[in-house]
Amino acid sequence: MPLRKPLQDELNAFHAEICGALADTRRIAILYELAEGPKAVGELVSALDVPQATVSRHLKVLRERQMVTAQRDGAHVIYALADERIIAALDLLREVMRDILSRRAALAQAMTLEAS
Amino acid sequence: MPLRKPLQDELNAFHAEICGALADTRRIAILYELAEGPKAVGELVSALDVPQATVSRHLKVLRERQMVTAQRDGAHVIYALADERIIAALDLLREVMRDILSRRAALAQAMTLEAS
DNA sequence: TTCATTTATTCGCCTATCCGAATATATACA
DNA sequence: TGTATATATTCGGATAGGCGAATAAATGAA
Repeated sequence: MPLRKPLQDELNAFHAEICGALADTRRIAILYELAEGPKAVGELVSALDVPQATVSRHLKVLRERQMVTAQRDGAHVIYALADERIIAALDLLREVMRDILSRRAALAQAMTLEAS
Repeated sequence: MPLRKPLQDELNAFHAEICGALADTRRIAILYELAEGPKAVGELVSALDVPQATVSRHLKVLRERQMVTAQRDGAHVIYALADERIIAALDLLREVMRDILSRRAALAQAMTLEAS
């Protein structure tokens, strides 16, 4: 039985919010860094070579959507992935991406051949 | 061996583009509609109850990112999912979403009890 | 308390993206 | 050709989201 439409819309809106958190180059990099294990903000900053304020702002986005957890440890704050399935989903999309890229490469190849 | 950083950044940017296509309520609804099978634009319009121009614009975004395919059939254009794994990824994120929502519900519950 | 370190937030500015409305294009058929 | 149907695009305005720079807040140690 399908959901009532307004409810379905609301779920989709939340779903879009989750996806929106993934729709940024730096946040993707952060999530993959955290996939290796919990890290302090400073570690992320040096690993990604991005300004500290920028990393903090992105972490806030991920935190608000509960995709990462934050735990203070003295002067440091340790961030961790809240759910491994986020990485699983990203990996799945990376596979799709790879196929899209190889289709494009094949097309470029065909065009090159045709032109010669 | 890790990828060279600029290359990694470029991959992440593409990855973010793919995720960006998923970061919209209506596009999510469209993708789930197409998960049931190929559909013409008009069918999507009536299924989703969204203006035709809006559906077309969103389809364009999905088409450009090669997440759906379009095939003209007379006056109609039939759209289809380009890759089932897109739905798999969305489903995975929906599971994460469900857990986030239930954590929130539990928190709300706890706050209610404490207040009484 | 004062200073150093680590992290978070705020302020403009700029760009991207969404929408509704209107319009354009493509096809089928008389 | 002319008309109806199906789909796509464009325009202008509103909103969201990104960034750099500056600043604030939290903690630890002298």
